[in-house]
Amino acid sequence: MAFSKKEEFTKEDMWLADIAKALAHPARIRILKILTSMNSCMVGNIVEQLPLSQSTVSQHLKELKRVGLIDGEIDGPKVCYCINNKTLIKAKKEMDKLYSIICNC
Amino acid sequence: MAFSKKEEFTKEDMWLADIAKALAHPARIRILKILTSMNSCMVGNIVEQLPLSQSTVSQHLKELKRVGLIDGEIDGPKVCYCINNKTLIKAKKEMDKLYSIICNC
DNA sequence: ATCGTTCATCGTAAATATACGATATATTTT
DNA sequence: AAAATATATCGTATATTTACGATGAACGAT
Repeated sequence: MAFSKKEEFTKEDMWLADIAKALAHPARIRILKILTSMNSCMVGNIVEQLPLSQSTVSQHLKELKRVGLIDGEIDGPKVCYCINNKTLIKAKKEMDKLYSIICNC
Repeated sequence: MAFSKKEEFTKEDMWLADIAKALAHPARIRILKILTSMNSCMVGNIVEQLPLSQSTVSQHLKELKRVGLIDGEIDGPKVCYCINNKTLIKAKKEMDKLYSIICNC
C-alpha cells in the first residue's frame, strides 16, 4: 500500500469516516453505553464489564478519545471518563445529513 | 492477537459496529453518495469519480455489499450497484437508538 | 520512604485493511 | 472466432487494528 489515499476526499467525508471507525468495534459501542449508564466512570469498572484485558480496554478508550467522543479527566490515581456530548451531537448531525442524502429515511 | 473477541458482545452491538466499519472509509461514504446522485450505477462511472484504481473500488464495493448497504445486479458485462434502502433504514434506526441511549440528542 | 492502586504505554504477535497491477471471467460486438 | 469492454479476483506489499502481558508513572495511604 505504501500510503493511504484517505486524504484525497472532502473533510466532511473524512471526519464522518473517522467517527465511524471509532464506532467500528462492539467493545467501543459497549463502552459508550457503559459510560452513560454508570455514575462512576473509572476504567476499572469498565474493564470489569468487558471480556477484555485492562490494556486492551485502555486502547479502546484511547481511540474513542482520539476522535473526541469521550473525555478523560485525571482524578488522583484514577481517571474518570465521560461522554463528550458536543462531539456526539455533531456526529449525530453529520450522520443524519448523510442518511438524508443517501436514503429515504 | 490470535483471535478476535468481537463475538463476545451482543448481536445488536456487533451489527452496528459492523455497519460502522463499512462506513469507516471516506471512499465508501463517497460511493454511497455517488450511487444516490447518479442515474447510472456502473462501476466504471464510480471509478471515474474516485482517486482509486478499479480493483480498489471493487474491494470497497464488496465491503459495502458484505453488510448489505448496497446491492449489485449483473446487467450483461456490466454490474449495476444500488443502495439497499431496507438495510439503510435499519442502520439509521439502530444508530438513532444508540444515540438516544448515550446522548441528549 | 515504601506499598498498593489505578491507569497508560511498550513490546510483540496475529489478523485485517488498503492499495495496486496482473489476470481471469463474462458478455457484447465485430 | 476474435476483439473489446466491464468487472471481480489473485497475488503482493505495507499499514493498521486488536489483543495481551509486562513495565512504568502517578497518586494516596501507611
